[in-house]
Amino acid sequence: METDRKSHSIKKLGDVKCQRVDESIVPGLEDEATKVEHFLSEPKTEHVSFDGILCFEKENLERHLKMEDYLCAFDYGWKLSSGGLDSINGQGGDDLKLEEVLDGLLDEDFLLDTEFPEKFSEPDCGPCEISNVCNSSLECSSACGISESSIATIRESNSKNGVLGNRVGCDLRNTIRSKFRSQGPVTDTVRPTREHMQDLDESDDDEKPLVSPILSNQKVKSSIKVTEGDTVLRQKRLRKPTRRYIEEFSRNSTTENSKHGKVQTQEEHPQVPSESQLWRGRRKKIMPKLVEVPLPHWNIFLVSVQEFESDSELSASESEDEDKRTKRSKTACDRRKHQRAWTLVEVIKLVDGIAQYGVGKWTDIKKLLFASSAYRTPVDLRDKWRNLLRSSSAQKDNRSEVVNKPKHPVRPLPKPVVHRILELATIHPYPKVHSPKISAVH
DNA sequence: CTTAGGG
DNA sequence: CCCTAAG
Repeated sequence: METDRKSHSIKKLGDVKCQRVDESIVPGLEDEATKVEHFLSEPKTEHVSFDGILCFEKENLERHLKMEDYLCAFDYGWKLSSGGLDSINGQGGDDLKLEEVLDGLLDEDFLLDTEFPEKFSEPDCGPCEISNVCNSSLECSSACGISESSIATIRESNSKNGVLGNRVGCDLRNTIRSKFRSQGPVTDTVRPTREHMQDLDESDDDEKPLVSPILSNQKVKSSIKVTEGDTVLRQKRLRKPTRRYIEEFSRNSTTENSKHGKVQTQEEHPQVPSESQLWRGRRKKIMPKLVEVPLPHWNIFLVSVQEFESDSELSASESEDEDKRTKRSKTACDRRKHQRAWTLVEVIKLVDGIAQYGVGKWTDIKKLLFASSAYRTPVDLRDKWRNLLRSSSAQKDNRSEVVNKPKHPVRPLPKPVVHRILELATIHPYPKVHSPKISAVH
């Protein structure tokens, strides 16, 4: 009995990304949920209670790692052999989409896997398994099967294991978790039905993120079901506007009035725009789509403010459905800006871009390689590069000197990537970042 | 507006 | 990531 379920689960975990969750595997869900939870959070003592599961945990982890390893290699090799990212971007459409999805897939793996970095360099993945994993992953990638099943699993895990949920790390996890908590005990029989899936797919279409649509969907659903707790939660998640914006805003609305060095009345300022508006305003500056004419700063600002006003009108209106919808999509777009973990693919893309265009051509790289990802401003790219340099050089140091990596479970980058980074670093020295460089100033 | 640099 | 100063 028990063993049956276990083996079933084992088998399933390997295929979880490629299968639609249906009735036949529901029995295994409980175990699996535990496992997923296990992946999501770092190993904890609580898991001892599931000692039966722990037995084959390693096995699964290895498998997991193998796939990841392969995917990295695959992605990397693929890009190289396809003539760099140029071709990818040039063709747009399919390739890009595939890349995005892959990106997402990697993202998950990247995030989920927290340790065992040494696995990376081990070439222990057998070809048969590889090709299997590869094919299925890719297939289901194009069919967006990843997000579906992953989401479904995560959902389940959350409704059952909500107890574990004070682990920080991924926005997605936190939000979903909290949402589920707010929905109360196990009474909700939320199961990944077709509707959910389609819903997710839809929102996945327009902006292709793996995270935000989930969040937004959760939000919508819970706001329908729960009316009280939701508002609280949502407000909790909203980020306060920055000082600058508030200042600008008050300057605009009150016609030159205040000079608060620090405006701390933000909390009750009725007109204080939420984070979403802030971001929209920001985005306008960065990638003006509607406004092509160069505008003075304050003018741009007025635009965003106006948008905000119309938005508030909307929320004031009674058609809650539509309001929620528009709001949802917009906030979903904007919210994700806040923190988005860099995926391996993105890193590689960035490195490639730098190799092509050189360090400092951030806008070029952004336009050409990150055109599809509205987040990732040129500044972000630069920041990331800065961090990459730092981390890669640090990694190099650690490799050569101290072999004990007891404290930092930080996922090191795949070898080839680090290599390229280091190469690029020596070619185009990023000003002021390279610390390990010996000051050869005599 | 874009980059660099600091927080 | 965010913010600001400087070309």
